[in-house]
Amino acid sequence: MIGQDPAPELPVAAHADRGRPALPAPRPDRHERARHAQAQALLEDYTELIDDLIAATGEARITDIAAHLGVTHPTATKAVARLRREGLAQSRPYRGVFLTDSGQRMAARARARHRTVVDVLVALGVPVEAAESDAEGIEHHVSDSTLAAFARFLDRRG
Amino acid sequence: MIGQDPAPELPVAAHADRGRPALPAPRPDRHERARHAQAQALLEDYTELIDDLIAATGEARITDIAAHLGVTHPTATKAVARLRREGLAQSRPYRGVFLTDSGQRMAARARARHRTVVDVLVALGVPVEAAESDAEGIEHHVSDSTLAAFARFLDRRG
DNA sequence: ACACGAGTGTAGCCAAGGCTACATTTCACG
DNA sequence: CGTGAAATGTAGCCTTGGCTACACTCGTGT
Repeated sequence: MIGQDPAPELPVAAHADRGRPALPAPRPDRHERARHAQAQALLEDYTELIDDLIAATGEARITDIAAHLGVTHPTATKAVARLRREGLAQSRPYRGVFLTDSGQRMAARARARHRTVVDVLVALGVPVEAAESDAEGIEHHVSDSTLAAFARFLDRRG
Repeated sequence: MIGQDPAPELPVAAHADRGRPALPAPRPDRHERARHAQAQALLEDYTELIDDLIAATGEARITDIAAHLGVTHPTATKAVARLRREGLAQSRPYRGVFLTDSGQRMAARARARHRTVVDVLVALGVPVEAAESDAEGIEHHVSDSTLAAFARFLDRRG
């Protein structure tokens, strides 16, 4: 600490030279949250996709997973290994991938979030194709608070 | 190519068992775009912050950069090395970091995008703190098309 | 019934982006 | 004007998530 600052919540550069814009206080937590969300993103993408594949075709095969996500099959295999480690999926060699209860819950949440984000973007006038594409990245950074606001907004609009 | 498919744009599982939901066609490009955006995110975060620091205090020091982004200083040093490699920043040992023209353009675009995203979120009813926090992750996945729609929406609202 | 092609697994490489530990340089202050 | 604390640089490690190359299984079709 640096003595008794009379207004400790002031921006860091409140005393900066006149004419210079004030620098916002450091908010490292915001970036840390974003990094954490990004680390979760892969899990959400895979669980959601696996759930879709099982619903549509009865099984989730490594090759199909890889094709949908635009990665090679060893990458998909490695990711499934991580899903297993985290208790989200089960699999036996050459027998496809299945979700645990926990994995299915994650998939359901991810899908709901995705749909809401797409709907909001479209409601704001974003072309559908761009909305779907951007949502793929955006959805992982939408907090519960923001998601709730989105839902209220869509509701309000009918 | 695989022969003359009479309806090549049909969803992959259009012939799936009745009662099963149709699986959307694979869209690997969407995920590839999201991954690419994520790879750009670090550059945007750093250029924007460095620009802010220089505007507010006249210089961008490694320690301040690290503090604002919530990383240790060697991590910030390594990132600045990457900025230099990509022609976005210049720096000399112990002398702070500065942006090239290219870096300043990236910073300007990043800041504008950030502001627009926050404004839209707030307009939709997201609490300011959550809006700022989520925007940190969302902004990197907002395409030009979506950004334009956001701007029109804000404009329309006055 | 088996051979071969498609699907899957495995090994090992790479780059990115975190970290800790330690070395070096600056510069403000006594 | 010298020195010690703070700032910066550097080395080296770890994990993640890509990739290619190669080995193995499965099951389909003749």
